[in-house]
Amino acid sequence: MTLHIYNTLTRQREPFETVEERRARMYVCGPTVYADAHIGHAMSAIVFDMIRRYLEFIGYDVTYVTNFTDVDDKIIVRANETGQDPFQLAQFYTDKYLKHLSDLNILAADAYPRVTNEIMNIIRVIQNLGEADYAYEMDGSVYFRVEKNEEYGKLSRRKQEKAMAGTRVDSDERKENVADFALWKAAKPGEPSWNSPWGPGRPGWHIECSVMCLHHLGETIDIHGGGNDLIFPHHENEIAQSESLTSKPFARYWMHNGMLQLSGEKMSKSLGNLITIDDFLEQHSADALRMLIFTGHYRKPVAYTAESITAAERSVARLQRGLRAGAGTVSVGEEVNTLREATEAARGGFRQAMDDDFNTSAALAHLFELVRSINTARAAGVSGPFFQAAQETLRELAGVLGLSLMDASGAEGNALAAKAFIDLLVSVRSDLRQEKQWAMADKVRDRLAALSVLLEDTPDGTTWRIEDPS
RNA sequence: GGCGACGUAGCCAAGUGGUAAGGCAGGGGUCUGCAAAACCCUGAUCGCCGGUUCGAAUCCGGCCGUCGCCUCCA
Repeated sequence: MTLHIYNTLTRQREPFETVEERRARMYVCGPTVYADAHIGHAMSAIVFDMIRRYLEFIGYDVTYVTNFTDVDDKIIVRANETGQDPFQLAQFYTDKYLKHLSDLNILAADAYPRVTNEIMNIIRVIQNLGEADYAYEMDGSVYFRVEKNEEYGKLSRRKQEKAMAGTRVDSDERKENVADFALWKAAKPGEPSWNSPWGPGRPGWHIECSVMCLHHLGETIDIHGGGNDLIFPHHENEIAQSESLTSKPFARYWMHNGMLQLSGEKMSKSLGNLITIDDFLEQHSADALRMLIFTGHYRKPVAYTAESITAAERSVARLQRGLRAGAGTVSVGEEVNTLREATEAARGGFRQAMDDDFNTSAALAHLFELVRSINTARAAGVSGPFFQAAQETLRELAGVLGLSLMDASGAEGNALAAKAFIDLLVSVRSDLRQEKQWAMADKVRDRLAALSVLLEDTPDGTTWRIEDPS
């Protein structure tokens, strides 16, 4: 089976065929940097990171570009409110977002274009659209002439309706058609602006992505991604601009992730129901968020609740425990063969699931089955090359989903100031157990547990880990 | 109002014609000094109604409910 991808443009699952063989060009819409990003933004970044990782896993050379909108109404408004320079404000949140991407284990993009670095390209494209009669100027602003593009609406399946005129914020603008959207906005006093053939101004929102794609990835890209809230108007307008200009398909596959929901609604700044990435990472691991998202399908909404994130954390812990070392000496025999078969089955099943429009939920099911096989083998005393190969497969396939499976307790434990004291207590307790002083030994264990230090006695000694009580 | 998505066990969730993956939680066991971890066993006929079919969670129609877009938004 080959990879099939659901294409929003055709509303169908299609075999994945790139413009250039073995090479995939991806563009994913990034954030407007005017405030702290929330885990809804993170979901989109994580989903497309997974897609990128899988494409690389199956042999594609991926060129991945994601942008920053660093000049825009919201940034200007925010800067005015706080008395900051809008460029500094945007830079601050851009840097912060880049840090978040890294903290969330998202692979670096090949380019992170920003609007403010693309102004000349943007002006040139708008000029070209004007020459082709797709754009017109009005009081120093330039608008895209929607009527001129016959295919307008093909992505969102929306007819060119004028019915919504009354609800439009900009209905007082003297546009030819209310559906026309700004390519270039004339500067108002005090706003950041650049000189252009139409006077000082700045780019409209949609044109930047068209230009950046063209500039960094070419006239036809393979995958264009973003949240499904961008389908209209943003992506619809991108298509109109790009295809009017080049007469070529803009993107072969339009992919959209579902929304992360908090208390039954889309997490968003405007609704105020959000959890910032900062806040999330203080409480939970990046793996936990991935697990929560990949338990379902990327196109479906995900409900974020205390219960769902806790369940996700425990699921991650189960995968991690599959990586615990084998203690036995059995390296050949029936148990080993069973493990080998399970490893192959997991690898094949994982791939088949992912080939089906990135069915991460089914893919994860195969990882959990592999964990069970590893645990069974470990209990049977299996170790050696095939045991390691099974664990390596688990680690590799989890890695395709961007799950690090880092034993957080170990890493944290080593950095923990209390580590020496905990080790001491554990050591004392081991002595007590030697002398069968069960009451005292249990007291130590219970008291540590109350402090979120959980002990496990194994044949090889006692281990401990930090885990918040649920 | 227009366009679109969804409704599967206590919770999350996969599954697009042939009698329901996986995870979390729960119950019963094995192991353990006791626990923990691990392993084994244990649960749903798929929102409701009607239709197509030898056969439907899966196709069609209606109803109810939830969510998204139509304005900035990952």
